[in-house]
Amino acid sequence: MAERGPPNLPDSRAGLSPDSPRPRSRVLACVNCQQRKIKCDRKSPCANCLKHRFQCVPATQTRTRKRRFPERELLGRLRRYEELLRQNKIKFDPLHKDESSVEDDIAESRSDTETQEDQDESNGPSPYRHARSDNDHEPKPKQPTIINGFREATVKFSWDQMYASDDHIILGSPKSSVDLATLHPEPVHIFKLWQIYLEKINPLLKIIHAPTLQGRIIEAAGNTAKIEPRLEALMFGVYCMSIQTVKTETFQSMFGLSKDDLLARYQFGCQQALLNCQYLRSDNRDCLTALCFFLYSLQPNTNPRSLSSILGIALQLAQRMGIHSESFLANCSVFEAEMRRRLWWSLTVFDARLGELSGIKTSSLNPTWDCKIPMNVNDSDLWAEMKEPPVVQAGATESTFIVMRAQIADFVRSSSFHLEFFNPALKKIAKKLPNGGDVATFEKMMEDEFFKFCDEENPLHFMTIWTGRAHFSKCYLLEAYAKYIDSSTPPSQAESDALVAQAFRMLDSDTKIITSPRTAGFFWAARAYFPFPAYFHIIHDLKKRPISYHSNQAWEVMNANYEARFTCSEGYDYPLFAIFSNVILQAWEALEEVIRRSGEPLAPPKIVVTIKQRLLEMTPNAPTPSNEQSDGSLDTLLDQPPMTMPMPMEFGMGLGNEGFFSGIGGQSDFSGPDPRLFTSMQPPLTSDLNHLNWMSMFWGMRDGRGW
DNA sequence: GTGCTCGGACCTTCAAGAAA
DNA sequence: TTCTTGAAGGTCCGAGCACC
Repeated sequence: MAERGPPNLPDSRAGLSPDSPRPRSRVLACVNCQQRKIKCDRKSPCANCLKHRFQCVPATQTRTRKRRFPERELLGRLRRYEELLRQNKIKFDPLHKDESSVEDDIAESRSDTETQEDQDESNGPSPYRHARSDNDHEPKPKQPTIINGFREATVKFSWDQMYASDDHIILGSPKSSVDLATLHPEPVHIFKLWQIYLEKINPLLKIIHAPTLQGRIIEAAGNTAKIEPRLEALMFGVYCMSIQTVKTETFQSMFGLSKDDLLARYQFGCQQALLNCQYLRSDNRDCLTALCFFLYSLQPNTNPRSLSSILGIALQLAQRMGIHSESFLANCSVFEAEMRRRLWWSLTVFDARLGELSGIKTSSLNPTWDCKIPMNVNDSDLWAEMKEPPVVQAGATESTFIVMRAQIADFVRSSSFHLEFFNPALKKIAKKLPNGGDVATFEKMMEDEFFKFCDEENPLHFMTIWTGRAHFSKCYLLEAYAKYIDSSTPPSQAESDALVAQAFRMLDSDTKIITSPRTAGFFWAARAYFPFPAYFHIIHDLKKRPISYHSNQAWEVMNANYEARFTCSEGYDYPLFAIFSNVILQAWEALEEVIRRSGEPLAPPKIVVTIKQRLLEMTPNAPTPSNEQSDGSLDTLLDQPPMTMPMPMEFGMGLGNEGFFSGIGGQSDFSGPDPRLFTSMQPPLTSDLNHLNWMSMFWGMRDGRGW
């Protein structure tokens, strides 16, 4: 072989004097050149990709260096193999003589097996390895015995034999005529989608271990005909998730097909791959993660109630695997337990969100389980063979966002204001929160111990800080509603002002996230949280006090948020947009009425002008029930009292009952143009919380097609 | 002749242990 | 704390092959 010249690296030692500042990171050969094993000039795009008109995907250093194989693990492995030889009555010269405790050895060998298998998995399957049992990762009993293990395995095996194929009961039958390999994108697009996943999805979910999965994907991309089913399901899941984050207008040029077509193809692929790995009976984390991706990808185009039902199945699968329980997780390897915790928190937070969207009064976000909060560590601190948990970091890490999210969710699931709405009986078993679950105390703790380490210049940290603060504001509002819901004493003026300030902050935080170029990549997540509680609180306050010292600020804050959210929307759901708009217009009319009496001139704020304009544009063509019941004109629409407007059942159901905000900040002392609005919304409160249902729908309103 | 694949030599990086 | 070692990971040359 010819002598190789100096490596063509920008940070090549040859080109650096000892005093030269060390470059921050190596520029790696692009994915395409790496794969083809050819020289890459490391430009973007590189000469090879330019020449062949490939999409040049820069490689990232996400693979972490493996620890050296410690000797004790080698001995452990040897012990295991000796045990296997003994079990099979094969003569050999043992290194480990006479085992004193068979059970100890079995336990150890099981642990070693798990480690080894995890390692195998992290190394990536050579194109196709035997489909391993779905119970690979199943936590083992703490004191396993051969008999117990055998019985368990036998029973499971028997069930599997009796009911060979029943996975079609939810996702339909597998289509044997479809070759899944043909549904995969070109390798270069696989890497592009993976890159998008790493940049835009992974930081906010962290339910896969990127360094591990990257190796597996690179290997699988080379031969899509022979991908192990669970990895295949994961890969399709990654495609589905990544596609959602690409703007429709740029999609065609990037992938050559329409976004909808490609999404449908990959969702179908994911569905088929899930069927291939028997997802309903599988206890495998990859399989559950793929199902989770599949469900996330359905969210923008699926009725939340339908999605919530299917997510219920995923949660049931998760609980069967024991990923919600620390006693189960104690039997997993450190790595596996941590990945399972991340997955569980992701599922519960997703479930809670869908619950809000669909008005379901049960939530998996409750104190009945004890899964710990994910550790604040980087992915490089985790590896499959690790025996000891990593050191949890005090500062910001790659997991900052998911840890923040889990911290808040953990607080909420034990807080009385949350349980009051969802299941007051669970208050008895909720853990005691600092200072009685006071939101302000919790927020201060999070600011001191968490946010102060974040740097707003960093997109993930920016997202963490402002998502966190928006959630705190929502907690303040909920806390107040819980406090005053049965109280005959309304909140004081100061308390009312403080609540309005929280609503402002919630909208401000949301506006920051939506408009900041730093978080543009995270828009897919931000759009799922329309800050309706804030809008509704502000509007209610404006109806009561059309002219107050903060009314100008209220319109400004709403203007800014409305503009941020609706100028970047790809479409509107007409009935829900109409309802939202109507509520805004009612508040405006209240102010208009007061000003008109004083004879002063009044120019409508931009949000009002835009809404009227939009409604006018949408009404003639809108295929909604309103067209069937009215002439569809804007005047007719706006003349209708909001609660007589055609609307989905969920909206109607609480409105004839009780209004969520009744009882807060005084009674019906406002003088809006249409008293029917708030008279229908403000009957006296009772202890019946059904009125929360419709509020929970508003809670979930979001822009875009699904709100 | 051109272009592609991929084995494997060579190079860089960095964890881990030894030495100071 | 610094130095040394050596394994893991990254680069890309060039042999071998297919195709026109």
